[in-house]
Amino acid sequence: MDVDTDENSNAKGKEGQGKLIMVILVGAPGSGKSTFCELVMGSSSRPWVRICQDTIGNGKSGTKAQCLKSAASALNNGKSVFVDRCNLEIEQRADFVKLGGPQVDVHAVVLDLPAQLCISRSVKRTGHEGNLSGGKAAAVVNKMLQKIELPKLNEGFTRITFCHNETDVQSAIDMYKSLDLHNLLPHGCFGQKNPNKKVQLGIMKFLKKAEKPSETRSSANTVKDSPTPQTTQENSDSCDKKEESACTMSKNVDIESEKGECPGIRSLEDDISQSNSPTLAFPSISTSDFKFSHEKAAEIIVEKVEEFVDKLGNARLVLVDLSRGSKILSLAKAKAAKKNISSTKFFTFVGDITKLNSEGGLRCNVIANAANWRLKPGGGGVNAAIFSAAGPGLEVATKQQANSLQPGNVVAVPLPSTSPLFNREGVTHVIHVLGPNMNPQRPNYLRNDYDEGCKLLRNAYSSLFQAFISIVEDKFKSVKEIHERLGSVPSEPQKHSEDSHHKFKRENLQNPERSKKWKGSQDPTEALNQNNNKTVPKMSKHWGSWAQALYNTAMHPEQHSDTVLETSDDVVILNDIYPKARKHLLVVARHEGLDQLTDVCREHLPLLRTMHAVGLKWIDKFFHEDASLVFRLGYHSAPSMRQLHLHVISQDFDSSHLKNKKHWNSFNTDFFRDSVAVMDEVSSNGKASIMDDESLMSMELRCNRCRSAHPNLPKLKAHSFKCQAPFPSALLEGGRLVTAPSNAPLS
DNA sequence: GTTCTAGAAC
DNA sequence: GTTCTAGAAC
Repeated sequence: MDVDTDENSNAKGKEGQGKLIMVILVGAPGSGKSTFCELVMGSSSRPWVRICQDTIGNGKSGTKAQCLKSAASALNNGKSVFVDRCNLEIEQRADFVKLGGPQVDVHAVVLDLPAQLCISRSVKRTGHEGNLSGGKAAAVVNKMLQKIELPKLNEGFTRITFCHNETDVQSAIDMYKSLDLHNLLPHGCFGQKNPNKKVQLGIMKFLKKAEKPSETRSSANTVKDSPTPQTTQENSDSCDKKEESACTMSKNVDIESEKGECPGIRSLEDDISQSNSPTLAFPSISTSDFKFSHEKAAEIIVEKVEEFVDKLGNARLVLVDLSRGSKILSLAKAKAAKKNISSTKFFTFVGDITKLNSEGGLRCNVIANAANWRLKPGGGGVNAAIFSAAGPGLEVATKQQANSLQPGNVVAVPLPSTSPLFNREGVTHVIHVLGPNMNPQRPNYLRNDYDEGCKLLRNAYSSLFQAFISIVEDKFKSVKEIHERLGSVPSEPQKHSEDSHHKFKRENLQNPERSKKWKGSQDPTEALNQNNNKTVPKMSKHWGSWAQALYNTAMHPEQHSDTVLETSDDVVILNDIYPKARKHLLVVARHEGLDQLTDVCREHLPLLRTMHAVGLKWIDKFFHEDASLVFRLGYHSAPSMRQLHLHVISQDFDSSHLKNKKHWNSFNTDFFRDSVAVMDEVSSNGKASIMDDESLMSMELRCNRCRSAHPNLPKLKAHSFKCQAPFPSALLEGGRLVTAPSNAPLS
């Protein structure tokens, strides 16, 4: 037979009375289509048939006609069908879609995984030839992906599921696995990027149902109905185990282990479900990676809770920890009970702080993050989890508030409405907290100085709780009132997410000293300057000592004659000391206060033109040495080095200093702003647009000429060295690329 | 074992 | 920005 049939299907035969499903997989080679089918068919009670064009021809390459015939016949026999071929174009899918009808739901599952992942899998699969290079597989995958037409419902699909990463794929597999003969999936488009993330929410909600189709969640015991985060992760590949974990859920609620020890707390179960109360969920600060004494930390937590408990109104504080046997939770609980702190105001909870609502039924509008001083993602623990769950928007929003944080301080960040944490969990704010550090391996090590440590931890919790109360209070105050108190008038309609900014402004006016807590080490006045008040200087980024080299050179070129190639009143020109290509110059502006592109406004247009012209002059010089060079001039959206500088860089990227993805992507994604475009924008809008989303730096590596994707930098460089494809048309337009006069047209 | 990436420190 | 390096990926 030319099709794979799963074992269960034979036994059930045609008896299924429910509707059939035909899933048309859409994805490049290596995207995991066959694996998807195998995993679903391996443990599905619905009879499936997989129709694969690669194997249908019994050794020879199969045809679409063969696949169509087999699909029709399988459906006739009462089997649901996977169409396992690339199906990247509408035309390729159309004939299969036609097999649908009143008895057959036609679904698409789009495996839109990163090209480089598909490439590396394809290479592996054909690896026996030894020298089938990544480049060759890349060429195949890239060629196919260039033609992709993402499926739409109007092609005739009743449901489309988009998967962009392994997690999405696993979710979709679990979803299809869970289908028996009679249940079906909701119709519609799920998981598509761009339109907005609410579609994703649809998937998340459905997944919950699919896991436990027979259960309905009542608001009174939501906590008991949800699986524990731990067991969900461990058993994500098995529906049966998930059901099991759901049954053991009651252990998840920390209060459960309190039976008998703390009778007063029994009323908590009801309270937890009161989702209307503003709630701050916070991890224990400093006790994990910063190795702060649990005993002392618990003491401080409860002391600060007690101090703030009367100011909470109907709001609640929840200490969260991932592990059930958490020492800090039991310590804090015991101490709170001793002080008779109401369990409706403060309680502990075991769960993943990024999934409290979806998996624990605990709705928290504000969560605290145990941040690092750089306010950056990563590093593991709560910080990594929160940044990851919140998506790149959190980092961008955080940057708008502060660039770093001092121990004992916090910074409150409104979450963008596009963040999955906002959509799925109902979190409106993340408050970053930096606690004292007792770990010699981490920055700001306190050498066991617990006097200082306790002081900082008290500050941290005071600031945290105060920031939370400010956010809650803000909800009940009109923006207008706040502005009246500020003595300013809102210049544009206010969004909810901006509320807290204004609150902080007000707090700062009342108590400037406290602003240190909001803004880390930054000058309190900077916090005031952040928003719409254009009359005061805007907040500037903090530049590390290593980032001052260009600034120093620009201010005192005479002291750097060894590196400076040319000086004028407006600019200095120097070779980049770590050139990322054969020719790589920097044209540095000499204006004080012009740190980077975001500081540029219309008054700087003449300077920008001068910088560009000087760049062109030097390019012309280089053409006398090598007329085959091609140049691009532009600015980094968010430079690492202080002082506005224009990169003049040859497009060979042939340099031993170009070592990592960030290097490549900083010159080959939208992060790089072409000088000509910058001048146009400043001329017409008065400012240049910047693209400094972190995700640009981690984008897949693509050739700057043929746009092919490559699994890693060395492979890209090897390819780039020989790629002679013409440059993309977008670069050829508007003078973005500069070639020697004799060398045109480009090739 | 080697290659490569990515985070911490500066 | 780079260097160093742990550990992931191959």
